[in-house]
Amino acid sequence: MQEQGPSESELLQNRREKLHTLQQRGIDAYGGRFDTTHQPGALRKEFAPDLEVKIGGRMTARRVMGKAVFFDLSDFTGRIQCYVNKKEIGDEAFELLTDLLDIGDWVGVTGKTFVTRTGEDSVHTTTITVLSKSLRPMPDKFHGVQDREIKYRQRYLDLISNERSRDIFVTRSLMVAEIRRYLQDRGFLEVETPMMQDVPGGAAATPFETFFKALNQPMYLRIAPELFLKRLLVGGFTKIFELNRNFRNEGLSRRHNPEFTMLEAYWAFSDFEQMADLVESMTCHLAEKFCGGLLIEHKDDEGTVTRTINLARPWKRARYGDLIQGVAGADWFTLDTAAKKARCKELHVEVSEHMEDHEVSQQVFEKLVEEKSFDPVFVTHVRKELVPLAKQNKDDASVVDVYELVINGQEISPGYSELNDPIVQRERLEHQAGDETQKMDEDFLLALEYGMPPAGGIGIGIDRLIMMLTGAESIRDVVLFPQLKKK
RNA sequence: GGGUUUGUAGCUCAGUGGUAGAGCAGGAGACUCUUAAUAUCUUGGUCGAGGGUUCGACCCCCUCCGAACCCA
Repeated sequence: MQEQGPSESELLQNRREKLHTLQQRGIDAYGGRFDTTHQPGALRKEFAPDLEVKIGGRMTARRVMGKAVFFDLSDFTGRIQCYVNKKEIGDEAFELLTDLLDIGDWVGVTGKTFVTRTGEDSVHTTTITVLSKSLRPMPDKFHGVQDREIKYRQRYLDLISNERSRDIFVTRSLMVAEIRRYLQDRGFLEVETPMMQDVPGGAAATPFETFFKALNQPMYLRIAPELFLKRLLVGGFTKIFELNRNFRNEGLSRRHNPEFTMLEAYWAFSDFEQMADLVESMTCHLAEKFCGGLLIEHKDDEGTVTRTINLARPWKRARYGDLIQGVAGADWFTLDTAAKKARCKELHVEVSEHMEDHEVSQQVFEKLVEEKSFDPVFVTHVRKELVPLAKQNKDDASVVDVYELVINGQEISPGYSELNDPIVQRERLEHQAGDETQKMDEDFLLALEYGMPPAGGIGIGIDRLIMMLTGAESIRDVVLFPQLKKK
């Protein structure tokens, strides 16, 4: 990461020499507290002329024109232009700006707001304070960092130079805050449960293993908080949520990061249908508040709309079996496994020989339904073997009372009528299907025996939700520091 | 794990089997309303790493290290 060709050290040397000159003149190049009145972008939003202001930011552009200089100060809120006139500010400060500061340095200014002749809201600068000298050259001022590897490994350079990236992460933060507020306003209590667990339960996934020396025992990073949140239902915490990281020791892809953010919420005396309503209304609330409405446009780099997601309510609800029959034929479920696999070949769905019957159906679902569903659809009546922690349907014992919400071609949220019968729960965990095996957590089953109220529960994959709402193509574009292989 | 693409100046990108190019950034000096400021001059490279083929390799071949996309 630190290859220094001769030319780079020349660039570095330049900046170090300027730093040296600053220090010789008794100027602190790494200043301290600087009480600002505004943030750069915020000042621009609430701009009024003739305000005395004090702002700090990174100098991201400088246009020197003889005895006048324009420069931009930026931070995550945006940028504001500053104007300096040599006669007004004095030779020393002018020279500081033109000869000793570089693009990339953190700078504080005081001055009075005004509008330039060309109509740009600006700060007529009267003093300049060095806040931090940057010793490295900035990325291309126009294109920003394009190299994916640099964007992810040195995210700060991406954030400095790409407004689009900055916007996504600001929006993500605001959305997460809004989700918390939305749930709190409806009586949900935010809780924190263990991320280090001795039985990694609540989902079917490979955990990360670690070791706790003091207790001389292995521990696992959680793959889901579910079983602890249910213990809290037993404890009388009847409306709760947790919004934090889960860890799954599986592959990296455009839609998978080993640590990802999950919202789980539980609502006693509710059911999966009411939880579906909650997710639907909350998602629409976010879209209306941050995306300008319920039509979400995804664009490519040229700004051409590549996909439009329509979140208009009510969202479609459809049975798992019906959706599969819709793409694979009405007779699909009358076929034996071999015939199903033959049908898959016709449909250009790849299946492997060792797949069990329900896995073949699931494959058809993923390839022909899930990946092609962009507008929201709640998939209901899912086979019970796939979902051991949900209540069985009263009319059809082979399915469970759950939804799987698909938007943007991805599963974004499951919701259950939570299974609260301790005896049935034990049986269901003992008779799980195929790979979807969850660990038996005796302590959880013990808690259930004390009585868990009937409840609706949801999970929402926050990263995928943010992708859907911001139009990000990859999970790496909504996770600040995605996992990459060590270089 | 497999396939495809990819790695060239600090950044954004060209490039040809015959000793490496542009724009921006950087340096010099000019310029008092610019905004991808402008115009002039200019520094800067182990072409991801290591092997091989060749009189000669950034280019062709092999191995390795990253990254992106697709598949498992």
